[in-house]
Amino acid sequence: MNEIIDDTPAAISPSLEFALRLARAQATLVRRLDQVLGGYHGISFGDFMLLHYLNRAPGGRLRRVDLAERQGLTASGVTRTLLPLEKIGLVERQQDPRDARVAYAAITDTGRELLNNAVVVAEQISKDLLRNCPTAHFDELSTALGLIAGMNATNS
Amino acid sequence: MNEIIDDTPAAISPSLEFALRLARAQATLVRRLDQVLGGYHGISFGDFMLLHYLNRAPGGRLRRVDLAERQGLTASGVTRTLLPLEKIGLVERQQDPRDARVAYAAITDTGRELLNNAVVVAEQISKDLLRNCPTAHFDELSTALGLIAGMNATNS
DNA sequence: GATATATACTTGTTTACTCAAGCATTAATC
DNA sequence: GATTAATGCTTGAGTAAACAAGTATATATC
Repeated sequence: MNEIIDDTPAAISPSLEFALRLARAQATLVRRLDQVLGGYHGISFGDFMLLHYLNRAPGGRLRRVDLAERQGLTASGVTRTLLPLEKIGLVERQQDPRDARVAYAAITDTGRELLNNAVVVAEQISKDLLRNCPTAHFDELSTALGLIAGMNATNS
Repeated sequence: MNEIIDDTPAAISPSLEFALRLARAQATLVRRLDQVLGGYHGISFGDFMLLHYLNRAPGGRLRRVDLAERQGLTASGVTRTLLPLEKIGLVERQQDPRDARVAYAAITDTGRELLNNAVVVAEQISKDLLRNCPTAHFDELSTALGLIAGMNATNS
């Protein structure tokens, strides 16, 4: 009697497969955006996101803690990311008159200008990366990613 | 005449919004999986993915170049990631008799055993992270991520 | 079949992050 | 209102990655 040996590993769950693909998709996306944004504007995709979050926030500023949450970084990571951006004048430091602990990061006019140019490039690349994706339930997909990120009304 | 001043920044394109959410979702996902896998099995999510890709590959092994592609790392990143895994015996180095340049990374029995246990944990966490997501077009969403990652039949 | 080019991998150096610890300020508790 | 706890941020030390450069082997070209 011959035995049929199947050494194919057991298939993993759809959820885990999703997680693996998410990680891989993000890697290619960030690599591509880093490269292009770096080439054209001298900033990383992380810097770009940071400027975008500031720009979108009321008053063009956010506490470092809130930036960290949006960026998926630790507080110390934010401190260090901001240093060069402050140095080249894209972001400035602001105090809170009510609470001496907080140090806002605020986008400057220079920062806005650069951001507006960078957005054009970033949108092109994003669009290109998604060119093969079915557009049918795109917004649903986008919402799902927001949910995974723990996004809600208060931290858009 | 009163003017209504709208300093709300222009909305960004759906594609770019998608990219931003993808980055953020990945950050929370990796953080969570790193934490749990590290606690239970002493490996990072990156290590876990690496073992999984090896396990899934024919013969339980891959060239370092191919691992890099799957992991979204550079070749040097792979070399250094593998060192501790080889040291603790989860992965072993193999040669190619046909091509002396290539050094395969192959999963060991110990590695498989650890992976099988880690998969259970990783699946739980993934499932939990996706608990709020609409399940309607889940597979479509997963496929889309695969497309972004540049996945095709030859590099599953 | 010699020379040029490409591929697979490793190593030195730098950068960007984390974690742990610390300081300053505010809020809570008694 | 003094003490304890929590919050916001920074700094020192360690780590994981990238990039650039180098070695070794294989393939292509002439």
